[in-house]
Amino acid sequence: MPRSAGISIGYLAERTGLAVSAIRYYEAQGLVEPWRNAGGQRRFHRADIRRMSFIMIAQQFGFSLPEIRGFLRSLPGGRTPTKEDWACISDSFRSHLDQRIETLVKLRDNLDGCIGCGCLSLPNCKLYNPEDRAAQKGQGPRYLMGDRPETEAAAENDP
Amino acid sequence: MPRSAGISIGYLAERTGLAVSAIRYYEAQGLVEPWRNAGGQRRFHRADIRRMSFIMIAQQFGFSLPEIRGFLRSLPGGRTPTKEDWACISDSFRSHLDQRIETLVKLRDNLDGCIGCGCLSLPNCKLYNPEDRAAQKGQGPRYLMGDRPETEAAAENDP
DNA sequence: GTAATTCCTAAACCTAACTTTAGCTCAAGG
DNA sequence: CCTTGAGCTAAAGTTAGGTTTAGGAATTAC
Repeated sequence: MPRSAGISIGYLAERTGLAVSAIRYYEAQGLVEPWRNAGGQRRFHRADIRRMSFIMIAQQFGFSLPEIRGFLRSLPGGRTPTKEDWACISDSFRSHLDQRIETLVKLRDNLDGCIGCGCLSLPNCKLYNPEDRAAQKGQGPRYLMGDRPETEAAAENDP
Repeated sequence: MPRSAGISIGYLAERTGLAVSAIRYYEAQGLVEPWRNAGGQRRFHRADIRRMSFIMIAQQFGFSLPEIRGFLRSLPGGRTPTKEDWACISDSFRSHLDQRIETLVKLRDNLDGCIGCGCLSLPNCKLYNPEDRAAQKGQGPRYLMGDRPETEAAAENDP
């Protein structure tokens, strides 16, 4: 087997722990581009083992396949990615990751200061509109953790 | 409207920003238990506004509905939850959360020390089997980021 | 009292990320 | 040459977390 022959989907699956069907799915999603041999079977680069592994790790971090495809686009097209290529992609990856962690920590701290202290009803609850879940839609005040501030929340003019 | 009459699903939706269909779905998942009025329509406690908000926040933190149901089970059944009840549930919630953040940070640090430095091929890569994605299945060595340690990874006895 | 909302259920549909199935073809071993 | 395992495609199924639709019934507003 000449080294240019590439590896089969089964071998790639075995080496990465992925299911064969998952790899085919990733191809359909544009995450990897095998070529075909004479008989129409997929052949992968050895470097695709690393590529698959990167996909699996990125997924653990909660990135979607389209996002991961974005990361992978920065890899060189024509040649096998070098350590430096991966280090570079890893930078972009890590900054997304830092942001994600920061968001989680911020949310946790708000939790400490909001649910933890029992102030759930406060209209200025920071958990009310964290990051992107805006919506809001007008409609008068809706206090995130519910009810009116401290008015017994009962016999008012409920719409 | 007597205060024991409860609130309608539409009002609950308006106050929380949830879709009516989402609230019905949460009921089906056992996250809230409204009663019915004479005409068969759902009636909710005012405290369910807070309950729904808790669900929304927990989802932002990445918890699944079954997990959230677990958190909510610790709330008292017969009476309206107090600040203390929420503070208590929040403790359990926060410890799960801390663990989740810790995992993410650990993964990020491994990324720094593994992808970042270009050592992707190392057989002792810590990203190989982080937390629960074990599987492994025997089958001989599979190095997470692929390839053999540093043997040019070529003309060996590829199965 | 009637019109407009709101609510009801059941079932179908939706996206993401895959897996399973069915029916065939290709490749490797004896 | 023949069998067996690995691969192929297309389509359907799966889980989570919902939304949409269809066809009624209950409430509310005037």
